[in-house]
Amino acid sequence: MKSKNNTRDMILETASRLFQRQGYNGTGINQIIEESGTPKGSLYYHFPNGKEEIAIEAIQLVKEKILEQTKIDLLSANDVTSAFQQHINNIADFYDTEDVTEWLKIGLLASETASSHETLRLSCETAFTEGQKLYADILKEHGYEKNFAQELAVTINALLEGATTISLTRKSGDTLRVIANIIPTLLENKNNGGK
Amino acid sequence: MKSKNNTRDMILETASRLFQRQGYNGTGINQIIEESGTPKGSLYYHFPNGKEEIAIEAIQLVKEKILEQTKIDLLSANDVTSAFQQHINNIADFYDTEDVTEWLKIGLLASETASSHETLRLSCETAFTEGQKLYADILKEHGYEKNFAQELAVTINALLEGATTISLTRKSGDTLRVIANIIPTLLENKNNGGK
DNA sequence: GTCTATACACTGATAGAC
DNA sequence: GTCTATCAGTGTATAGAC
Repeated sequence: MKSKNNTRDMILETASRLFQRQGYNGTGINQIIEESGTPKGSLYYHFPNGKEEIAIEAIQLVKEKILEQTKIDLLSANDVTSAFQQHINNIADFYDTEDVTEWLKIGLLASETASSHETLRLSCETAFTEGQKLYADILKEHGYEKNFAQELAVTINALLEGATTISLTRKSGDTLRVIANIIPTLLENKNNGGK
Repeated sequence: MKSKNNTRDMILETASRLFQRQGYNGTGINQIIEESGTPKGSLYYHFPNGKEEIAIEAIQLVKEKILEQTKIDLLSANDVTSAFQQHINNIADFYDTEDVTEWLKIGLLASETASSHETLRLSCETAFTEGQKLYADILKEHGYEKNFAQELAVTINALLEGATTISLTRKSGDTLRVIANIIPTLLENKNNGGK
């Protein structure tokens, strides 16, 4: 749709990166300006509602990137279990490096803004919901019972969110690799045995 | 040790609450002062290193509260599975209310400071490690194979961290309740079947 | 659409009286 | 140990020239 809007894209790209690494409150407009090379006037021309508006679009951008990569990792697989394991191990690799910029989650923004910026909270909630739906659909396609697939999707979503947080804290993807190792236990049966 | 240090305790208590709800960058010294009723001079007398020092102690305080409650919920149980379920459901209840102050996780502080405040990052890492160790010990006591118990502990830790984040975002403990429901699947066997 | 200068509230922190 | 006044710096945002 938007043909070429280089300045706007540059701002969003820079902002996404900074928000993910430093959070919403830890990232200033001035820093976004400096690192993107955009003058302040241009920023407020493209985003009249300032920081909050930038954050909303940044969340959407990150969400779409994550969903896209998840689809690539999971949709073509014929063995879901090892596909999920591979997916998680792929993410783990990003967390071994000092500066995690390639793959992040929206949990930080979500936690920061949940009680103060309702619109941002809603953006994050939508992102979680869409990720969850993608997982559930894939599991159902592979024969998991509908309700159990739903529960597993919620679980995997939470597992990834938590394990990325801990991997970030430890500066190592090992926590994620343990999670990958547990996946078979979780996906062993296609229903929850009437529980 | 410290007999009565009411001012100091008041600052820490207020700071813990604010840090958990608004994060490190979202909480200002001035707000801590206002809400605790402590003058700025006193704060810097008790915490010469300012905000960072307060945060380190606040993390320790929160960690100890969480560990204590976890022990109460899990140690006396003879059925680990339902004890974990009950534990998680207890936490879930806190997340149904608008203002979550009673039970929080340290993931927010951890994510915010991982790349900028090394000492805070280390405090959070320790907190994660201790929680994990507690889970592992309990599982081993109940007959789970050592390595598998370790993996399950990491998993449950990540699950709780992620599910609390999502519950906070959704302003509902339901995500945590789904996790509680999945626990039996996770704890069904006491080893990982040679995987 | 781009850019600079500036407004002005608020930040963490300190000095020094009490 | 407690409190107030104040600092220098940074925060978001705006006005208005180009």
